[in-house]
Amino acid sequence: MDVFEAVAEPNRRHLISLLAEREHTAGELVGSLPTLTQPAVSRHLRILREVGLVEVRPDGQRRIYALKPDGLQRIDDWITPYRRFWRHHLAALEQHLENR
Amino acid sequence: MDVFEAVAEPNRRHLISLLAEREHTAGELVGSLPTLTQPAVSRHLRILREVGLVEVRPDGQRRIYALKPDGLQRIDDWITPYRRFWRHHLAALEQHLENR
DNA sequence: ACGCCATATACACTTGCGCTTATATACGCA
DNA sequence: TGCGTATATAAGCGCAAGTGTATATGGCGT
Repeated sequence: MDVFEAVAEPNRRHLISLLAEREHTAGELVGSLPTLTQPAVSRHLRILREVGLVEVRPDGQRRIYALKPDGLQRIDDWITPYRRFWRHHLAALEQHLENR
Repeated sequence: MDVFEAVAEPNRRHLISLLAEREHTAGELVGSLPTLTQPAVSRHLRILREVGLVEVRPDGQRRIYALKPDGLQRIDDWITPYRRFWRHHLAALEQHLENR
């Protein structure tokens, strides 16, 4: 599984958004996804770790998860060359906002 | 299928990169993916069209495919808030843009 | 109209994902 | 040492993705 497939899953994107605010224990993340069971969340966290989107640090019997920049940057590097396709569109929008 | 899943497939990313250079007919794209059959490529193009990454224009018996900005921009919009994790100077820029 | 070319769809098959239930591992505390 | 808590792994299942073969659709030229 690569970083693109990892990010394609909505629950994993939710986990990423939570970890972007601050670190969380696995249990907190399980509580934040009430539709999923604990093993399901644990598996998602495993995948996020394997693709380098997340890192784990043990804290007693808990595991603290934190976002890692590297993985998301790989997606950003991929999308960067295509950014020119809507840059001019955005420029036009800003122009419009400034003129009104 | 949403735009994230669409982009998660390597062959579809390849198609996107080809269409970023210029428009292509379906046949040209089939020729650019020698490991896949014509129906397989046709199906990938269908998916890219359904998620708004690509648009089709008929030209006689051929179909000309072109990249559409909207879909990729949605991915870019999603990744933007996380960009501060690896480029702190960009966070300052975003702050500046928000405040003006 | 007929055959040819370009492209799309139907169908069947395999494979891997995401899920749940059940179980294992491991730490903390009395 | 024994128990409860926190987290991970195992096993099994349903389902959808991706693919190939076969076929349909539809424009083009003669």
